[in-house]
Amino acid sequence: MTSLYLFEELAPNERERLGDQAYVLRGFALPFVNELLPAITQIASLSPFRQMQTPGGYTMSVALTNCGKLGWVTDRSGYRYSRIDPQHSQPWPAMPQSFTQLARTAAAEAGFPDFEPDACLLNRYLPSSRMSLHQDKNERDFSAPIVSVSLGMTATFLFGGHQRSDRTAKVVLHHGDVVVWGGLDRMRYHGIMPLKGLAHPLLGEQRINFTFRKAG
DNA sequence: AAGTGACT
DNA sequence: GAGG
Repeated sequence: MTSLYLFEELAPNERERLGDQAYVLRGFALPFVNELLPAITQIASLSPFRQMQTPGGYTMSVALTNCGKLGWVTDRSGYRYSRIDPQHSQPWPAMPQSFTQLARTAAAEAGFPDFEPDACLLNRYLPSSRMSLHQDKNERDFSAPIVSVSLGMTATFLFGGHQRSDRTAKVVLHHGDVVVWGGLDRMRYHGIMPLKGLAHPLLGEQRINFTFRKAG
């Protein structure tokens, strides 16, 4: 007999609260996956995933690219948004309609109607790739939320407070999960533990994350 | 430190 | 040695 627990675990679009204005939308991106995957390939063909340098001179373990009007970049001189991909001095690929649609509906579902992202950072994690605790604070205004989409391998997301030293909650994110945080929770520290575990049936030994922002 | 390694 |  099917347990209630199992049913709840598999229920689509379950909303899990992480804070006053922060949610995990379980499986919210699943209906979009068939459009998202070819779009990722297209974006990467124009602006390939690459590992960037931090201001401290280290190479990030995560490889990134961007789509949309603005792209997040980092090098020895700092973090910033740029209209131009520094790798070939051309604009970033346009944001596909399926991306915008996913971001807007997820934001609305979490209580942020009329989200208009102008930037989408795509991060590619391979086994052992991590993202240490940080705040998203290079955007021009912080009134818009952050929408973060997980595809591929399962990862452990860390969601902290407004000081780096605040204790963090560990949230396991699966293929198709979407995290949205804004308002009071907009500046919370967050990160990803080193990637480990089983390969994903569709994407193999990697996790792709999109993060939508209103940057400009 | 959008890193690491040291440390618990 | 694993883990936060």
